[in-house]
Amino acid sequence: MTADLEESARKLLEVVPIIMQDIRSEMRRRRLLDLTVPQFRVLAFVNRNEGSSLWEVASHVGLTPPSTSRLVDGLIARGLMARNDHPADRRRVRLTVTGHGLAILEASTQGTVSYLANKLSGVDADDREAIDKAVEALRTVFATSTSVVT
Amino acid sequence: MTADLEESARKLLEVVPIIMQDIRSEMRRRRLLDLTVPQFRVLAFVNRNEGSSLWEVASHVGLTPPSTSRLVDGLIARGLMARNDHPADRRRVRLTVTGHGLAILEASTQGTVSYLANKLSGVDADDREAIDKAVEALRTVFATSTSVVT
DNA sequence: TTATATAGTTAGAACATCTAATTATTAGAA
DNA sequence: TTCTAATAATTAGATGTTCTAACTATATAA
Repeated sequence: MTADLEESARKLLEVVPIIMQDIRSEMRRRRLLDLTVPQFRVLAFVNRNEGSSLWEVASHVGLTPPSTSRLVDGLIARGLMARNDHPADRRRVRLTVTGHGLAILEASTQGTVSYLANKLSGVDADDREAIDKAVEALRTVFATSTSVVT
Repeated sequence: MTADLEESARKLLEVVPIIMQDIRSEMRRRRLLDLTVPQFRVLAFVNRNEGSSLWEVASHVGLTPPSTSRLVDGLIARGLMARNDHPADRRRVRLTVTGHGLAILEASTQGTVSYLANKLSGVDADDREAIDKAVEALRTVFATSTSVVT
């Protein structure tokens, strides 16, 4: 039983980096929008979580707060995000995505999604269903786990 | 129909980086073996493809040849890989994994696999099956695609 | 009110990756 | 055959990402 579990894990460990690399390459290929994967993830997270603190963002993307701070600096410098004071706690920061940031995020998402959708179009219905189900299951398993490395 | 495809792609795009980040964090956490994800992938690939050329490795991991060359330098300096002449084509290089490299690779794989297996143990049998099937399908879709970015 | 904890940034170092240029070798065409 | 073009790999230099450690500012609690 355990052997089977490990076999699943082994294959997952093989495939995930390949897909990730493919996504990364695709994002790099379309230079127009020019977002790295972490930048993209930060934008997407803050967009879904308006007013996030830096620490929340760092936790989600799995970077340290200083790294995240710099990354955010870059996005702010490009006008994609804004950093404001938190009304209740002045140590804290409220991060938001600007209109321009949202436009870039959506264009970037759409481009990458189209690319992936095109890949998935070569998969038969049965496997597609399995992929949807697997993605859902994997999300619940991994979603909560991401934390800052110390 | 296309909308559905895109929805699958969108969720894949959300989950894959999360899993990847989790794997990365886990590998970093166990410092003992001290392999980055690309280093790990190079070792694993060369182990499965004894005598690969640099270009083949670069294609697989999705790095440029110069980057791959440097990465390999590091692995060789640590005694994990060896670089030899190709008998037929002297421009080419024959990369191999040393005994020590194999030991490190296996220990690193085992550690990460155990970690992932542990995560997967929280998934019910039905979803586990979907994951296995999905991983298989995704591998065939993405396996051939990885190429050097230019 | 002082000590401690929390949120975030700055500073500096290490590393990874890229592009461009270089060297060596092979394959193909004149 | 000999010259040219293509291929394989590396070197050099620049850029960017991420880390750890130290610092500032604010909040909480003794």
